Amino acid sequence: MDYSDSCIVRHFDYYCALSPKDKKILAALEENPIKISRGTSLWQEGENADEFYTLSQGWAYSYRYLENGARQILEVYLPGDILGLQEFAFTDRLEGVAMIEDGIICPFPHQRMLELFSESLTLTAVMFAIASRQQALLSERLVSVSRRSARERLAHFLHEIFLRQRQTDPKGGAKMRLPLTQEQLGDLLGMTSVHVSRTFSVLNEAKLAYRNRYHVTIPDLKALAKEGGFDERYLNSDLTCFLRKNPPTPPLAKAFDT
Amino acid sequence: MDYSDSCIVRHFDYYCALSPKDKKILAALEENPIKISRGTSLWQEGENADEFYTLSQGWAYSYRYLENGARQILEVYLPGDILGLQEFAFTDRLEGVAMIEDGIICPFPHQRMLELFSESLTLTAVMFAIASRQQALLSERLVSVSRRSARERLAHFLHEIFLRQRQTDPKGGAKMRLPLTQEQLGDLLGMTSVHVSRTFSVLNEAKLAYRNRYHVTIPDLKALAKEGGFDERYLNSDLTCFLRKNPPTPPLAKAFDT
DNA sequence: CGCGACTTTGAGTCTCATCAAGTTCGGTGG
DNA sequence: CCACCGAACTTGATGAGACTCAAAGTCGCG
Repeated sequence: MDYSDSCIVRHFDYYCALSPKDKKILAALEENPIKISRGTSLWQEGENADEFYTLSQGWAYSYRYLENGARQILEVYLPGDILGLQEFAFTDRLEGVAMIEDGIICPFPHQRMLELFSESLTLTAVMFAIASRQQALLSERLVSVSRRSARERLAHFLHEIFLRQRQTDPKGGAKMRLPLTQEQLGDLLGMTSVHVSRTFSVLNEAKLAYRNRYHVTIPDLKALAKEGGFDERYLNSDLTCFLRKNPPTPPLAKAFDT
Repeated sequence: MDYSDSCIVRHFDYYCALSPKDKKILAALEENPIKISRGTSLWQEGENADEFYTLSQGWAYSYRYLENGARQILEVYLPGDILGLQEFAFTDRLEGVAMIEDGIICPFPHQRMLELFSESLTLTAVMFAIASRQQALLSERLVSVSRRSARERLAHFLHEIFLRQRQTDPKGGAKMRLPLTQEQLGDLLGMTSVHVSRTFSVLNEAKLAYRNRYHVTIPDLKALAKEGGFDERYLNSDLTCFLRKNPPTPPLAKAFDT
């Protein structure tokens, strides 16, 4: 049993070699899958926080509403991510979380995280690494929103999401799925949906990205990176300094091993 | 030996009751204090990351520079904080860190963190909680920079830093120290130093905050909170759901105990 | 076929950036 | 003790990028 059908096991395994025992512990987090449909919120700001969720299928996002009704989307989550980690140290939710599309989530209680800490040093370190990576994503978003123009911001985000999708699901091609509305993109990147539309037009004219419905084609990734001032280092987390990592095993190499 | 002179022990003890053993482990992180003067950078973006530092004295900040020369300050650190946590999962520094004023820092190697994980479940949870709180600070900053006006942003930050100082050093008074230049404030809040100056004038006229050199007087905290849309929940991390917390022990009560 | 969600386009406005000149104040050396 | 220097701050004029409001266009889906 290799649990490679489990999204979260694949995700964690990316950080370092997991023992069968570790994989079993992880897979156990996904014991209670729940179907959930697009637009549904898992929880809202202010509710009691006592569970985490693994995200098995579908995209989700976390958000905050302000007094004036404005919304800020804080993070976009892809399958394999853990939802609710940000509230580890809080009794109440600081942020709401909602589904971008239909998906499957698996709840597990906060307490379970402590059990995990006591059962496996490796998983503890990986969990910490995942939190650290999430913070890196957030920092980069802050830099974008604070210091980059609308064009740069959008270009930068498209690049980020392109790489993140490739990391968990490495199929090639210049075309990617992007199931966010322009309103959601605006709330994520700190601009209005109207300006998102205009900015896509500009990127389109500059031949940097073509959006069509919920798909984006990126003809020249290098050019897009330049436009957005993109430096991928913040996506390449790595625990090799602490723990032994999986040797890179392309599908073919694996065949030779056995 | 209660280690209460150690800033980091006080800081961690805030989260939950630490055993003497835990305190000893923590205090050991501060074995190698180093004096460091204002303006000095501990490290720069891109350098190899193999150490954390505890900040014993003085304020510090982390920052990123962009291609165009702009700087974004990501976080301000106060005594008791841990520097470099954000790079737990990375081999290289993603951000630079520099001292705002003269201070004392204590380096310890990354590997030490893993030892800590295996030595104490409580400290593991607290370390995770601290990372979680840092992310909460960052999220709130993102919301500010993205969705609040310059006035609101500055008011919000003044309130935040006021409370953070009170949490580790609970002396009363409407006056607080704020050893940041307006240029640094601008780089933190995503505006120009010129606009910081104008915004202080506005807050001044509105009788919300008076800045004088490196001190700020806040005559009416409630009014400032309203101006900045401030909700302090994101500062009140809490591990009681997992771990037993210190019962509140005002100095007098302590005397009765013994 | 037509409804609703999403997107595009246009015109006018506002917040904040930029550039530039001047002011304050603490520290330093004569 | 005073003059001066530089860092930090203030103030003014002008302009750009993004917002707001409004209306029209596109497309999937019932």
